[in-house]
Amino acid sequence: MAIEVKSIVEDVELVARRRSQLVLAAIKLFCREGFHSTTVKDIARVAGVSAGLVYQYVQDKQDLLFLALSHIVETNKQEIPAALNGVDDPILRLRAAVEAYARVMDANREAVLLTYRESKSLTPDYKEVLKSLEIETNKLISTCIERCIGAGYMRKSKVELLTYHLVVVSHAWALKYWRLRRITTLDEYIRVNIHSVWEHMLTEKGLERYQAVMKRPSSVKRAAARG
Amino acid sequence: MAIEVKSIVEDVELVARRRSQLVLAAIKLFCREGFHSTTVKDIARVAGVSAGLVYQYVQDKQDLLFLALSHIVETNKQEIPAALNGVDDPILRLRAAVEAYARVMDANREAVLLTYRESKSLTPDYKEVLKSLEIETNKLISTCIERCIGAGYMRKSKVELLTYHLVVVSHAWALKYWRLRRITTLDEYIRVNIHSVWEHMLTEKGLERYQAVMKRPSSVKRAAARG
DNA sequence: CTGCATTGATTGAACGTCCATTCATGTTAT
DNA sequence: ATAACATGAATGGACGTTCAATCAATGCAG
Repeated sequence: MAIEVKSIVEDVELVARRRSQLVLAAIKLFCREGFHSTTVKDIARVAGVSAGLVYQYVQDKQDLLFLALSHIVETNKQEIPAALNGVDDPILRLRAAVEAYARVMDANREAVLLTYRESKSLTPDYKEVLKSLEIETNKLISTCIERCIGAGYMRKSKVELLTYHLVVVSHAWALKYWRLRRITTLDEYIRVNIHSVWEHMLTEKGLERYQAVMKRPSSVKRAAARG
Repeated sequence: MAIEVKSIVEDVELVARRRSQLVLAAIKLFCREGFHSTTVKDIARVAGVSAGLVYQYVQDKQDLLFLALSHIVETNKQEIPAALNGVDDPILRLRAAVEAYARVMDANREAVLLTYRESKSLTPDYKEVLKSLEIETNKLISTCIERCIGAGYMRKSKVELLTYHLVVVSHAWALKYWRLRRITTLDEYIRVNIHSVWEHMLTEKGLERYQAVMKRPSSVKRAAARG
């Protein structure tokens, strides 16, 4: 995986700081205007630096897109584990994981849209990196599903396929927000469209366990944050 | 809705023919290269006309994008009703509708990707038209769901919400094809990820009816075509 | 402590390319 | 001959990228 964005400046800390400025500006503008309509000068201006400086920290405009998209995916990936802290029961963990995932997607709706819109504009190398990142993030949910199956709470099935089902329905909340917000709320959406997807895979044993364990009300809500 | 793409040439038939050439070329190129990386000259060349001629039939490059995207959505919309011909039972109709929808998305995967990628590049007016078209297409499925509820086969629920669930999971087959094709087939995907979404909304009466009526094997397959 | 030199970061004007759009001109059908 | 259709070279503006010049910080000699 020797895919690294090259920079002329050596100082590691400075590179990190500058890139952070640039990436935050880039995400803001790419979300608003799209990749192609955003100029490098715009990004530089919003980041508070000169146009020329950008090219000390990335090789070209594409690098900025890659840094922006991976920042988004990486951030999402880091939000999930926090929601699982202290949740031991397999079913509750799965529940917490998919709920956290959905809430992170809601908190970053613009960013979700951006990844769907602009991934295509990346070079194949960068695209592969992002795909790997997505698969890794999905593993956070897959693992929860596997534990449910292992405990006999859930019927055996293709775990990654079920995971993708959950993931894309969460994405859809962001992708179709323009319409969904007219007909439902996030809470209802999570209940009706997301939880139902895995709940109906529960075994009888799982269902009993679920109902028992759900009597203690979940404290896992509003655990989403901006990236 | 007085939103019409303007053309200098008057002859209605000629406009239709030329635009058809242009739109087919545009879709091909937009899918391959994206909207911004495709030049008007490219489109003209693939359509077999000169660059200047394009501007006799549309006002600018954006018009081509709008024509391309609406052609895609319009075509999809027309594929579904064909699959419903001669299917009377409400449950079988719904089943046929979602299956047809999914197969049309599969047959036009590139086009689905294109609409998600480039809708943002449209002017607000055009965006609204496309959104209306999407909602109209969804009604084809909504209507089937309503009939199932009306017949007591399906539990009452927010119909448009269920419809969106079915629609976005079908879109997801195209959007995530790069990964899904490694872990499943279209047939399995339809069975596991799409039908399951509405099947578990069936009432007991609906379930009985479903099982009874499914003994005669469905002939609705491979009804998908290119747009 | 001070003046000078070196290094690396930063600037922004300038460059060159690309591309949507136009228009003077050519062609065809009636 | 005229009007409608078609061509493709020319235009003009936009934007990614470069680079000569400037600035700041650090080191070093006297």
